[in-house]
Amino acid sequence: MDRINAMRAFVTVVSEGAFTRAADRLETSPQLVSKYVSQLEQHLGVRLLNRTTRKIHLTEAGTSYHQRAQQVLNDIDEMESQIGDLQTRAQGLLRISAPVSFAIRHMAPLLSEFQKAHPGVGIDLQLNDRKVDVVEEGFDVVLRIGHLKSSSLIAKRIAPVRIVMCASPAYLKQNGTPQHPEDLQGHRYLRYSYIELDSSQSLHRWLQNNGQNNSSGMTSNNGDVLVESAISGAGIALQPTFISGPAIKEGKLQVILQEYELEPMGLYAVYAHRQLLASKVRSFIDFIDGYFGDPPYWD
Amino acid sequence: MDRINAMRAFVTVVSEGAFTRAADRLETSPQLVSKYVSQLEQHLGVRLLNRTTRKIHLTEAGTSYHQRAQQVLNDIDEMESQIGDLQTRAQGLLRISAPVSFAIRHMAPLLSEFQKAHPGVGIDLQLNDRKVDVVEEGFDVVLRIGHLKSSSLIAKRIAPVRIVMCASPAYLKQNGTPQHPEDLQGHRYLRYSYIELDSSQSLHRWLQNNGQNNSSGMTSNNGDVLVESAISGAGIALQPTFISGPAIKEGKLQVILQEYELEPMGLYAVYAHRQLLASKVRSFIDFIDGYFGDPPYWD
DNA sequence: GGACACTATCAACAATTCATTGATAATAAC
DNA sequence: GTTATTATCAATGAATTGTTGATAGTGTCC
Repeated sequence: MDRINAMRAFVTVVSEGAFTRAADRLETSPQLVSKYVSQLEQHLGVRLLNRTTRKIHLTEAGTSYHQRAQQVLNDIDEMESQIGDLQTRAQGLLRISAPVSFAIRHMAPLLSEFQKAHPGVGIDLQLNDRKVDVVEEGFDVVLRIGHLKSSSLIAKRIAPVRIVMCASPAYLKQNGTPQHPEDLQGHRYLRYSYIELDSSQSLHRWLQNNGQNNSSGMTSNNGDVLVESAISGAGIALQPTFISGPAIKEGKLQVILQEYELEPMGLYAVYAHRQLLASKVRSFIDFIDGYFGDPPYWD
Repeated sequence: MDRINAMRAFVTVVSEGAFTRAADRLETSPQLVSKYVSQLEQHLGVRLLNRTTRKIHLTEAGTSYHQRAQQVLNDIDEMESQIGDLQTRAQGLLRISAPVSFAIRHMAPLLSEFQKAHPGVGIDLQLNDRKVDVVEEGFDVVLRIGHLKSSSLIAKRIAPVRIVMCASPAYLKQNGTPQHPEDLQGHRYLRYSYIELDSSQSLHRWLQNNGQNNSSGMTSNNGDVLVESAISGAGIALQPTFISGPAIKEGKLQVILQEYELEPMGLYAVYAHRQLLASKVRSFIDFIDGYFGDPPYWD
């Protein structure tokens, strides 16, 4: 027996004063209402209503139960409609994790526009380059760069991420422009600590051999620093175009070994479930998807 | 789906932090708990928990729902246990209707003893000789004298009620003692307005003919008055022995036409239902049943 | 006062839902 | 890399649900 329905039936019978009218209002048959009330009485072990075929009268137990049951039903209704509101109008706090360099350069206008479109949504943006656990750390969405291995999570590809090698024209003039990965030998490499590379690619093979023990170059876990260093002639950086793009456009950096370019990675929005998504999350996913254009505006 | 069970499952999962432990505590299978929570989510249209195989995390909607759901469950539990108490310990207000003359003479000690045995029960005793509607007027028990025709109500026979004709020895000396119903002709009849008589009886036939238009005697709707009148020699009264008994024992009244005595009626306790009786009612019925003895102490 | 309409409930059936079992994918610990 | 644990899925038989038609009680209207 669904006690909530039974309670609702009982309360309706009391307020309507008759089983038939209660059944009308609940859009069921009088038989069912009668059965519900009987079952409720059986469950409680007390008669709630004294009834003839014409009149209904509450017993003492019924009176006491009625009040409280009505309160409980109100609470439930309110509770559910509140959940419903939370669902239809996007609202609440949206907790996002994003890669540091990407967020610094490209998240601010997006979030500002998103909040203009969804005033009820507050945003908590956490910048992080390490691997973040969506559920464990309570994020609604995690933006991540790389090739995603399958898991129980949903990963929606938001934008392609091209990783290019580049250096300042001055540096290349002084040290020569590599035409082949093997020419990289002896160059100063500006290494990014967290980069995930697909080992099937030739560019990677060199990096594995020479990049790892990068005695002559520098290493950082922040791409901006590396790109800025490259711009000032510190060496060769392997960084995504969403960082190096403007500098390349302005001629401050020059792309090298373009024909050996790494297979494009992606910017992914990772979230927990496809179904029953809170609408703040769904709205955000919809919003960010396509926001950067294809190809993205930084390329 | 029983939403209450589903809510309980959800709340337990949250408080236990795992489906398996929740299942243990609820004494069901983890599968069922999982299903309940899923159904609840489906019903609400929101994800309540983000879950991997290892960790559980509340969503925002889940957090909001959890609090309120717990409150609702507490309310329900409290409500039901209160009803249960009301049921096991007899308590509450017991509303009784009883015939005027009977109640005046015989109810006081009974009620006093009953309340001593059941301190939690308050009593509202309404004296009334008209036909009272148990459910309509909200009585728990109606004591009624007569032959009960079947209805949806339960009528438990509490004691036999003998109706006897009697008059004072002085009256009989002066007017003669009737030996046969036909001898009643010409006597002064002290008529009771509400008496219900079975028309198959010879005594009744006379009353129908002679009693109805009772020009020479008197009529009252109160048996005590009639009996007192009979004692003081006003005529012949047809009244139950629970009124006339003591006067008869003391010789103030003399029974006549004993061989034509009306078939004994009964004192009935009428109540609405046999099952799911509030225990204050059941206790009272049990208490009054047998209280007057068989034959009753007034005979 | 008797036919009538209305009401609550009962009984029985078909459709649905339920709880259980075993299997599976994902994850953490060893 | 293997094992153990966890949540969920899938399939099955069992229990429950809501429906239908029937029945008894109860006012009402001529």
